[in-house]
Amino acid sequence: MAEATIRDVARRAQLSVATVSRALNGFENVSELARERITAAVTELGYVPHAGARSLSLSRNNAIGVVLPDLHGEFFSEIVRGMDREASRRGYLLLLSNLHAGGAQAANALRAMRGRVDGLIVMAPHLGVDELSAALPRGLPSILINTRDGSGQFPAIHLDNAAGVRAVVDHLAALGRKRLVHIAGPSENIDAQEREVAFLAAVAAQRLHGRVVAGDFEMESGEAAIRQLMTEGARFDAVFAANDNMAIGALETLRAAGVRVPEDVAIVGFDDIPLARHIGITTVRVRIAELGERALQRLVDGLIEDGGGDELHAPELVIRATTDPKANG
Amino acid sequence: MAEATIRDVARRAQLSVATVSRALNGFENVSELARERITAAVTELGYVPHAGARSLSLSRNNAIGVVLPDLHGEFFSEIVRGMDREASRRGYLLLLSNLHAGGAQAANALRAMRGRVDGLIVMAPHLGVDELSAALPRGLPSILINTRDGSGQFPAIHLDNAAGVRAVVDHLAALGRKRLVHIAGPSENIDAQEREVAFLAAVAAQRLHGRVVAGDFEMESGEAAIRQLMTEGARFDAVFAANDNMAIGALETLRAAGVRVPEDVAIVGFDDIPLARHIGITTVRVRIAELGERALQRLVDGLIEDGGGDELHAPELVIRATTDPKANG
DNA sequence: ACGTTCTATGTAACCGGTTACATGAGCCAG
DNA sequence: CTGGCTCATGTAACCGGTTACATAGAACGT
Repeated sequence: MAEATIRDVARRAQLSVATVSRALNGFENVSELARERITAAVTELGYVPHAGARSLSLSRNNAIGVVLPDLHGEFFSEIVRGMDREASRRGYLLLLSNLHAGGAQAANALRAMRGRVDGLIVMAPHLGVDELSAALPRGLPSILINTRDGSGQFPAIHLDNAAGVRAVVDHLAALGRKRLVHIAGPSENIDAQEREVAFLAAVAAQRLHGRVVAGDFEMESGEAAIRQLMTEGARFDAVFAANDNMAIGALETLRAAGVRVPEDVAIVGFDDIPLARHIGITTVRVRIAELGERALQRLVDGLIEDGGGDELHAPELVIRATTDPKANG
Repeated sequence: MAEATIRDVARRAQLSVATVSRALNGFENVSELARERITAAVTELGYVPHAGARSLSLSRNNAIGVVLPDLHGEFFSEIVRGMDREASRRGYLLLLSNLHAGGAQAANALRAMRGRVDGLIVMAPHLGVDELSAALPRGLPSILINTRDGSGQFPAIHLDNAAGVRAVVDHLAALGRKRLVHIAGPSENIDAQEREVAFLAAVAAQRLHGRVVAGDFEMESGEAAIRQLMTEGARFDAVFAANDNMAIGALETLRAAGVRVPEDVAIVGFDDIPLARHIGITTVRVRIAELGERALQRLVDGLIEDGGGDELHAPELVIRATTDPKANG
């Protein structure tokens, strides 16, 4: 037995498909009698409308495509959660496609969205804007997240790394710290790049001494960075890691070496992962879920009035015990 | 300018839509000349096939619907990652729908999938099988994850909590531990329930002393549980927490009180979150991504040969420093 | 009584693909 | 030269909804 269609319902209710369609979509001009016969037929047949067919005839899918690169746990789940929250609020579904491979593979993934979704949220840090605009189906509204797009060709949302970094450096300067160390993230990561550049700029602006050491966003690289600095006998009174993981590694290594935090050395991270809160690390809170939420919001709103331009998503400094001895927990 | 359709391409290439369709789908019986004219027209018009229309006429979507409850970070991202990995391998997309609210809301979410996807992966711990089968569109292949379904009405995959717990208790017994404490998870959580029940059964089987204290999967509840036990002056030589978070809380609290781990008290968690590995906590590794991968696999394979029945996904004991003093880190 | 308006319903075209079947050209054997 | 075969191509129906337009019957005013 194949699935019941609207024509089956119409036949059973002894009405036309038009009337059935109108009844199911809550139009006014349907008699009470017809309505009853239709509801009866629907339940008897177990009829469920075919969303695909509906989309085709309405040219509207009530779905948003989400194209993400392979990204690590928390960021992924948080950004999707944010999108989902806003999507379900507005009655949209999310069509997910992870971009493992690059090149033609990526282009295909984007094309496969045509005719299934009303808009696209794309996060493709390793794709250039020219490649993107070549691969994106024409006329499919798209918004970019954390993707470099100087051209302003697409609406975009970025994390405002510079603002976050400035807040950190200003905070450290206000505490009287003079010699700052930045443990950078992986060099191919765009956020890591921006944080490093912003660090150097902010340090210069505050006329402090700044130094950058390499890291890779993993906890171990934070430990390694500190061990290296101590072996060198480097002097510093503050460490600003490009993410919380490395800040935790740095904290443990310093404490293990008998350095007092924050008295001798202040430590700041980035991201505000749950563990940072638990340990009490001063950090920059990135509301990732909000980023996703906002992207979906702008996209769906933009389906009506096309708003271009970039938007910066400001993070927020959270002061805890690794810079402020009075902070609790 | 509206989107180009296959008819536009046909007109431009001076051929019929049938020929264009055949050429685009790689049929043999298309002349070289036609093929060239079509490729030219396609690039000139920037034509991208309309996946929705294609699905309608093929009655095939190349998409799988994923319906999940609100679940916390790691579990969500891992399970989706696993599904996505397998999906993109097989050329499927994932249509995501989070089940925030229950009742009619949930039923609608399931219905909205009809005609968009070829199958459904459902994780709905708070929905009964009867509600589910009422809400699920008839004829849409579905597989259940971690959902109680005594009826065997749907194919299902469960995490084998009992096996994991038995491995833990056997391990502790082999180490000579006699008095075990289980810090349970939230009582409405099905995995937490199963772990608690299995703990009591395993302890009885090994003729050990077992006690259960309440927890809620958060780190703080692990700390609280231990504090309470110590206040009471309870005696125990092993703590088995229903997840790693609580195990970490327990570990910190015990160490802070000067109790030696593992010499005085052994500690075991569940899940194997990254932090557990870093700290060196003995735990039960749940390959969540594999669970998702397997669900998608079975679903897609089952689209051909309908295989019902339950499947248990076995976890694996990972022995680390909180039970074995010789284990490194 | 009649024309007008209103309302519920029906008919059929359309969304953008796929494909069964029809057609006509080219080729070869007899 | 003709019948039969192969093969590229075209025509039109179909997937399952929506909806512009047509229509019939009821209600209403004069």
